[in-house]
Amino acid sequence: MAIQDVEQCDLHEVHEDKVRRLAAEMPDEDSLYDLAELFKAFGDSTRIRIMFALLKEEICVCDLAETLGMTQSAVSHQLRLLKQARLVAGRREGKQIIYYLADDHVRTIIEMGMEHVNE
Amino acid sequence: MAIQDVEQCDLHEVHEDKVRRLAAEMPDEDSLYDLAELFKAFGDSTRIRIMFALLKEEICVCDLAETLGMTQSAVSHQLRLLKQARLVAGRREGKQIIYYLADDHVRTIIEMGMEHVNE
DNA sequence: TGAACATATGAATAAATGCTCATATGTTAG
DNA sequence: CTAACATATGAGCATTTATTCATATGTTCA
Repeated sequence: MAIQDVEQCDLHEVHEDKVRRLAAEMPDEDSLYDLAELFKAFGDSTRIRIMFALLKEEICVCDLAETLGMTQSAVSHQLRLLKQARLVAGRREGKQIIYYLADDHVRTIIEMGMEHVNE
Repeated sequence: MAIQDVEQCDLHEVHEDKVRRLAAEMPDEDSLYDLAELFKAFGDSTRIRIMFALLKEEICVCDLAETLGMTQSAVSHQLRLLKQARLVAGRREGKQIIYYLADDHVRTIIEMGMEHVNE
């Protein structure tokens, strides 16, 4: 029985070839971090609700707060995070700022998620 | 100038038609909560790394820990969350438990995320 | 310019989260 | 059965995070 076939898993006898191969195939830390940060933006129901609303139409902060039944401040804080993740953007129109989705991937990502959840 | 055209947004003069329409179109709270919970699973770089590894091949906990340079306990805790989200599953093989992806959506969701991040 | 409105933001707080450490559970070999 | 191994899990701790409250910034209109 060759060493690499040993079905043992302590720190000295791991399946070394497999581990080395997998470790080599992992994307760089930065990409993985960015990816996790992106999904973090989707990982809160307030932000999901904001993105859902924006999937339908663009809207000002105040109407968004009213739609979601939340304070203007809470919505504004979350919009900032979504903006940092480059998922939404806003343009000023007079006193208001109209927010809209900044990325087509939002729709796809949410749809994939919905499919999983509705299984 | 009709009332619904007023560009004012305080609590008494919101764009009521728009708000009502959007509020009516929102999915139920449970779906939104589940969706956020799903994305929360993707919103951590340890779990992303686990899923990346599992995209390549199934693997036991110990090799996974070695691949990621983490303790067995930390990996095991995260696997539990991924299992609860029905994203991974494990089968026992002797003393080991081999984990694998439980859902095809994982690949799609991660790919969409990567596209967004690499823009 | 000043008042009213719309949004943004800093500080504070409560809750959620990820990891570690110790230990429990479950499996196999002797 | 017992020892060794593989994994799971509870408690504790440090960090992150979502909301609130107060207030600052920026715009419009009179």
